[in-house]
Amino acid sequence: MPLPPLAAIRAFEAAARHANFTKAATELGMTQAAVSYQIKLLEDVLGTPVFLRQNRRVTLTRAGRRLAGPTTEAFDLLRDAYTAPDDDMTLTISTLVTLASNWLAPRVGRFQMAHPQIAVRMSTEAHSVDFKSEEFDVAIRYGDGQWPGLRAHEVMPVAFTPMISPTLLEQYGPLHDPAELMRLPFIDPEDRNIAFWLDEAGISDRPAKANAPIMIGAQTGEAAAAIAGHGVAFLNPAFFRIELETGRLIQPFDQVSTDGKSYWLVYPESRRHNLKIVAFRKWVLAEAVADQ
Amino acid sequence: MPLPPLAAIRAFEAAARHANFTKAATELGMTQAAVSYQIKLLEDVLGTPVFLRQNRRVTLTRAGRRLAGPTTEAFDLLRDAYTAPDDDMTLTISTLVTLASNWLAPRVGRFQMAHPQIAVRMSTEAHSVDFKSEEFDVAIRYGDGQWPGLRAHEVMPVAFTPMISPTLLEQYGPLHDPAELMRLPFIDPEDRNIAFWLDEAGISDRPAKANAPIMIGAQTGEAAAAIAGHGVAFLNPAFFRIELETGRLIQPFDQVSTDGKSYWLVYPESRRHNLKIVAFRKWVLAEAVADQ
DNA sequence: GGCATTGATAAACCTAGCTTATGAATGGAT
DNA sequence: ATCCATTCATAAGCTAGGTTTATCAATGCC
Repeated sequence: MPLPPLAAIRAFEAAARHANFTKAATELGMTQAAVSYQIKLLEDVLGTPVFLRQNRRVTLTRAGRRLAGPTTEAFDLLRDAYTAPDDDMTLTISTLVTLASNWLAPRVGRFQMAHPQIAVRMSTEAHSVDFKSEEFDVAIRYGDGQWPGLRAHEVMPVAFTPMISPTLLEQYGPLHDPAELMRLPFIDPEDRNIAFWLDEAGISDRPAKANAPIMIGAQTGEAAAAIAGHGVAFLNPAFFRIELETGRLIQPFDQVSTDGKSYWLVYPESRRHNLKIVAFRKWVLAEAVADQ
Repeated sequence: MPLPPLAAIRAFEAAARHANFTKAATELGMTQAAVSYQIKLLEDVLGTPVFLRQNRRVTLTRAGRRLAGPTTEAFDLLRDAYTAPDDDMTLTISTLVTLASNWLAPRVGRFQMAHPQIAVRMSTEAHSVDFKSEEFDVAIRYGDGQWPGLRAHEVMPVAFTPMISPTLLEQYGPLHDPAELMRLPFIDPEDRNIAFWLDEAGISDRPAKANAPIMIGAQTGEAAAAIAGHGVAFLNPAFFRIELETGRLIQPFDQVSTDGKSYWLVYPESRRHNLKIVAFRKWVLAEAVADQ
């Protein structure tokens, strides 16, 4: 046995509460005629009147009284549930491991300081998160910023420049010309970014590197290897500011190259007004700007 | 802050319960596309997804889980309230005093025997009850059966025939011809029904009765006066079967006249399928037939 | 006695919400 | 491995449900 039309039930609920069709209509943002119609419809469906029409006033019948209680209770539940502010103040971020460990993680504490009510849950994902099937508020992606259905904000370009340890620099003598770099071992010779940098530096003579890659993919690992003096790592200077400032890593050349791609903050277009997301977006972009 | 569209909430409730849009659609008697549309609409309104779309299955998001509980609870309340059998098993009858006291009251016990779950509340009203402003299930009315919006079943014609006590008959000698009736005192000479009977009997010579009416209107009172031997009362033989059978009243002539009107069982057209009303209608009409 | 207010009703209109049709993805059976 | 069944998404198009507008009847109130 199906429920009567919900519009009729809603009209009844308001009318019962006010004992007045006109006031109910005002509350519901419709006309008195519409309420009258809906109540009549409900009575037709139920097969029994729910209101007695007395002079300029309406009174619940017994059947009406029986229904009014549970109905109002039900709508109270719905109103409570659907009008409650979004109290889920957990911001879930899907990040790329490199950006997360070298840039975001050290800074995210400041975001929490600024927004103490927002808890942050960071998750580093190997694959590109699909907002439709996984529950993330925002993600950091690598690419060109074109993802249909998603809004993307550029956080920073994917940049890199050779870095070595002071020990290694001492060992191979001062580097004045980028070409001299080729004498040094590369930590991950197969790193595709290297070509971008060498191209931009105008180095065409590229003898194959003998050494097997020490670390693949994880920039943090490459950095550690570089610090240990194992060779040249092509790293994002924005990620290793501290190491550069403390001298644990040395950036021999000013030239910083990119592969044309960037890191992007992305989230579903439809959630662009979500408070948590707005707050995080503003914070991230400000951090990125301040970083340059 | 208004609720999201109720259709969307309902679709969500079913979908959340089944964790499956197709099953929800089946339950709601609509297509899967409609459920999909409503869920999407809800998510648009809320500004947050309520389901994660995973391969061939859907899962509630945190927001969805937060809403699903209260929503199902609310709909359970509504379903309980609106699909509960009409447990108001009190049949409220508005009757005319004459029919009530002389015919209905003595018989209504049998109705209750036949329908033990139905309580009967009879009320004798001076005015014709308005179903729109007063809470009655059925009424007995006097008239021609034409009341807009009401369904009317003829219970019995308004019939009358002269009745006297045995004492009075003895006193005035045997009555062979209706014209002889005019010698007797009439208990209520102003009773408008008398003319109908006399017309039908072909009596045109009608000397004015000297006696003031003893009782007006209440047939029971007239009957009591007649039994006491105070004169002729024009009464409905159906109402005084016992008195006639026991000889306390005598019906001198077979002729029974009517004023062209009847007693009718009436109730709102819209409630013609109500269980209580159907039961009572069947019973009353069967009683009336058995009575003839 | 006139006015303000309430609910009922008829007519006309419009869009919310449905169906139909189709596609994409994939889990499971053979 | 392949095919099929099943799931949800989406676009297009239609229809009736629900709304507004306009008006009436009734009556409580000043």
